[in-house]
Amino acid sequence: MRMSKLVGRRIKEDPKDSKTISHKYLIRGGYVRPVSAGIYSILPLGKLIIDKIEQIIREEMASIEGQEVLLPVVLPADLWKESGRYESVGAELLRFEDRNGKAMLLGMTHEEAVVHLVRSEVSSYKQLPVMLYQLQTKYRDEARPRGGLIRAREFTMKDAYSFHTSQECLEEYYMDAHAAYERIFKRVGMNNVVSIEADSGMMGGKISHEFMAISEFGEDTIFISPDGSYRANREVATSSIKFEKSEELPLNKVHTPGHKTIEEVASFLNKQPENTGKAVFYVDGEQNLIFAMIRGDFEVNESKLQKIAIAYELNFADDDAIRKAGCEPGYASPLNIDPEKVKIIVDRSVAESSNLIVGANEADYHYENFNFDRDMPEGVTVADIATVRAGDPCPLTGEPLLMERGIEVGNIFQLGTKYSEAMNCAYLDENGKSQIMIMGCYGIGVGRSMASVIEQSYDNWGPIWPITIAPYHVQLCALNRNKEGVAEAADKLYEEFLAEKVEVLYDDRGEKAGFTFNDADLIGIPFRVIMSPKTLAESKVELKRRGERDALMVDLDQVVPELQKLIAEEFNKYE
RNA sequence: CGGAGCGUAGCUCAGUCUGGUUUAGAGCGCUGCGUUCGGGACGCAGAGGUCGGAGGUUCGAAUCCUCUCGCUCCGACCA
Repeated sequence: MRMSKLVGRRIKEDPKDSKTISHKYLIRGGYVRPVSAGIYSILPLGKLIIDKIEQIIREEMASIEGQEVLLPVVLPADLWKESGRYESVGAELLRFEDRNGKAMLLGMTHEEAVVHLVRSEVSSYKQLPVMLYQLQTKYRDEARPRGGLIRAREFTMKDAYSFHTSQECLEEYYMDAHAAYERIFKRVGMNNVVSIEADSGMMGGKISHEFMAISEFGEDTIFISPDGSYRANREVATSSIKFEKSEELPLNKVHTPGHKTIEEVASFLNKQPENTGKAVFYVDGEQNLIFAMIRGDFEVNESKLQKIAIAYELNFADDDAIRKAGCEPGYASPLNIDPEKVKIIVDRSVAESSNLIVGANEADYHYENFNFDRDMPEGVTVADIATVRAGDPCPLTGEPLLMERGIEVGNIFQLGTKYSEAMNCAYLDENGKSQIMIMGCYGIGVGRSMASVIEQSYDNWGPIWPITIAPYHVQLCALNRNKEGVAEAADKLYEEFLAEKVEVLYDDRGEKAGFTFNDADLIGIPFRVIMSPKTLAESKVELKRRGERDALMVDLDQVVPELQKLIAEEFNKYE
């Protein structure tokens, strides 16, 4: 490709308001352009990278016997009503009507569509297991897109769905898919991706893993043990923290005028936050009040609480709702509370500690020496609803947990029969008996992966693309092309590259050296060949790697074979 | 969906508070000519704008008021 014709200009200044490295460089390098909030056009350089990522994914899906399909983007609402998700998924599902007034939607994930296909095409155990996947545009009407391609509304996703006759078969395949994912991220050039235990959210099912590209701009918080054996999303992470009981002291009501927060009460009574119990009120989707009780030095983990409370939705309760249940905001207490009116869930940090300071359910009063076993009314649930903190002991090793940020680039789920049962996706077994299929699903964000590679591979001048997904392998720069036969020699070398099928981007614009090099850095191609009157006088060219300052002088007639060798070596690093 | 900010040339922005020397500007980018030529050169000449949109106030609105649309950031949410 000749750069004089390449669409997608490089931009000298950072786009305003962009925070993440990948967002800046994807815009500045001419890879993508914003069209609307969270909606992007992919330009030629970006498309080449995307295609290469997709090709790697296709090869690895083939290695686990995936069959590529293409399901519709626009789906009838009826299909999603079958699974129940038309109602259960929120506003991020874009719903609309067609000209006949029929309810339609834009697919944000394709369990329903693939089940629709499989239930009519697959009817025998002999056809199972089977996996179908696609690379397709998804649309999610995100409340707040951010970070360029890291959270877009329209994006390309590889989504795969497997169907099995048994849980064992699913689990075995799940491990194969997990291994394929590790190969994909390695080959794509993300050098720091970890798979972690995750919450399955709206997808349903029990076991799921997220593949996290470690990055300071990641939206998720994850906890990892120092030896790497334990890795979990904050939403589900647990710790083996121990609580100590001491001799129970008598309950004592104290006057605490105006002191509502944990910090205020603790310092007023000369105690630490860990000597207090904190009450947090939530309402679920049906406006039922939930009273969560946790030790003052912990935060409630809403993902855990949501699961334990079996609530579709959780919001902080307002003061009116709290008063209606007979509680005093700021001084709420597990004592004197009616378990009939409120669902009480107590974290084990409270149940296993002694002599805590808790509210008295009366303005300006607290109790000292609350002891769960002695003082708590009947009918409460004790569970782990705490958010793990950096340094808390790992549940496996007991070592202090490390906290990292990560970008979720992939996600795999053991779905079970959630969709196949609701949508009657069945097959006949050996005995001619109808059985429900067991499903798994496996996603990768393609554009997000491209952005994540930049987050892990860049310098002050631009991205440094791994050879496996670089838009081209070689950039040929001709300096002073109007002098001493440079243009002719560079054109000739370019033709040689093309003839030898070397992927080359040819800067034939005749710009000044600085301009040329800065553009080349923003394009981030792994190898750079520089030709100028100086090098041509010796029948040589300069050969440089992106990100390195030192150049190698190579004879003009040796450039092509030398580069072919270097490119092959470079590819080997990613196998 | 809450909070904050911003919409003026392709991009980054000044001008808005205090309406009138502004005939709407600068830098970068773009076109032409010339000089330069190894890490974003320079001169000259150009093209490019309904100042996000609608309504209002006024002799006069990019500037003041009302409504509206869009974008960004923080939070909530998020397979």
